[in-house]
Amino acid sequence: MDNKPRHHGNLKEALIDAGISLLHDEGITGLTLRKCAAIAGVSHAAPAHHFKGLDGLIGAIAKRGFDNFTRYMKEDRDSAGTNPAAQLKGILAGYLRFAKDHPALFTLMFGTRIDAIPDAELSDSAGAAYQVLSETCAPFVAPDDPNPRATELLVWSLCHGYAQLRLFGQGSPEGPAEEILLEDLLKRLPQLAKGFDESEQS
Amino acid sequence: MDNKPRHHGNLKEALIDAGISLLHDEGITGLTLRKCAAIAGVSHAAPAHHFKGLDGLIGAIAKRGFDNFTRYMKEDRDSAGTNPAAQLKGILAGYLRFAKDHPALFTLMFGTRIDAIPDAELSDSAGAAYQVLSETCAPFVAPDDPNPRATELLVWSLCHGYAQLRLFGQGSPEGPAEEILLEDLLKRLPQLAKGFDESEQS
DNA sequence: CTCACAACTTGACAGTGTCAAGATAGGTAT
DNA sequence: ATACCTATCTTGACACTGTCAAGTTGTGAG
Repeated sequence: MDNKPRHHGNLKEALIDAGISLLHDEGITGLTLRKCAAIAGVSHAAPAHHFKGLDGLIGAIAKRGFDNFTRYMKEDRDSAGTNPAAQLKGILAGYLRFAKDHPALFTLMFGTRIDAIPDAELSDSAGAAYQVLSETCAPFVAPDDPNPRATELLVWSLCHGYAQLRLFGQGSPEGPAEEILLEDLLKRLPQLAKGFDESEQS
Repeated sequence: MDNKPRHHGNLKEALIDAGISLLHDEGITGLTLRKCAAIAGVSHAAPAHHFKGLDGLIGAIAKRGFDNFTRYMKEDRDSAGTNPAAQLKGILAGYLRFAKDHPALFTLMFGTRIDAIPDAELSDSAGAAYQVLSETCAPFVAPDDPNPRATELLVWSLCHGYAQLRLFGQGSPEGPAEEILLEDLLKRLPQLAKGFDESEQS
C-alpha cells in the first residue's frame, strides 16, 4: 500500500528536480545522470533504476515541463477576463512567459531528441497542453470550417515560432533593435491576409 | 598563397560533411568529434585543431546549414513566378522543404546550444537567410507601417512554428489525422484577424 | 523469524571532449 | 642547399559520461 520508495524520500521527483535545475543553469550539455545523482545525494547509477537510462530521465523532465507549461497558460488565461480574444492573448502570454522562464527546457520539449522517446505519460501531458490552447481557439473557428484544427494550428504555429525566434533567434542576429511584441504581429494579420488575397486574384 | 591544408585534401570541409552526415543519420547524440575524425580518416584529436572544440564544429555545421537553407528558399522562390504572393509561398515551401530534409540540422540551427557559440561567419549566414525572407515580405508591408520588420517577423514566426510543430510535434501527439498544409493555415488568416477585431471592440 | 523483492551501491567498461607534447611536411630565408 | 619555422596532424593521457552486471541493504509479507 505504501508506494513511497524505501530509503530515499522521493528520489524520482528529486532527480527530475535536479535535472531541471541543471538544464536551466548549464543547458542541455550540463544535464547528466551522474550530476543528478550527486545533487540528490545518491550513487551514480541510482537514476538508471528509476528511469530507463538518460532518455527516460529526459522524458520525465519533458513531462514535468509540459505540465508546468499548461499551468502557465491557464494562469494567464484565467486572469485575462472572459473576452475570447483576451483569453487567447492570455494563453499566448503564458506560452511566451514559459519559454522565457525555461528556455532550455522549452527547446528540449520541442526538439528532435524527445521525438525518439516513447513515453505515454509524456504524450498525455503534451496533449493536455495542446488541449488548453485548442479550447481557447474554439471561438475563432468559423462555424462552417471543414477543418477546425487548422485554426488551432495557425495560432499555435504563430506563437511557437515567435517564441523560438524571439528567445533563441540566431535567425535575426542584428535583428530588430526595438522589441517587437506578439501584439504587434497580431495587428498585422489583416494586412497580411489582404496582401495574399489581392496578390492571388491578380 | 596556397591556403590548402598540407596533408589532407580539405579536412575542414570533410569534417563538416562527416558531422552533417552523422547528425542526419544518428541525431545530435551521434555527432561526435571522434566519429567525424574516423570518417575523415584522421586521428581523434585532429578536429580540435580546425575547430575550437566541439562547439566550433557545431557552429561550422550550423553555418553550412544556414547557407543550404538560403539556397532552398531561393530555389523555390525563383521557380514560383513573379507574383509576390507566389514568391512568398515559394520561400515558405523552401523553408519547409529544408526542415523536412534536414530535421536534426534544422533544430540544431535554432536551438539553445547554438546561441552560446559566438561565430561571426555563422551570424552572417543566418543573417543572409533572414534577408531572403525579409526581401520577399517587402510587398506585404503597409506603406505607412511604422515598423516594417513586424511583418517579416509575423511571416517568419508562422512558418517557423509550423515547421517545428509539423515535423517534430510532440505538441500534438494524436494530432490532426489528416495533414494540414501551411496553405490551409494561410486561408484562415482573414478569419482569425476578423475574430480578433470583433472580439476586441466588444 | 525467514524470505523475497525493490531500492540502491559498487565496480567495471567503452566512449566522449580536451589538453599537452611530439612528429611531419611544406614553404621561406639565408 | 641547408636550416628553420609554422601549420597540420598524431599520440598519449586525463576526467567525465552512460550503461551494465553483480553485490548489498533495507522493508514489508507470510
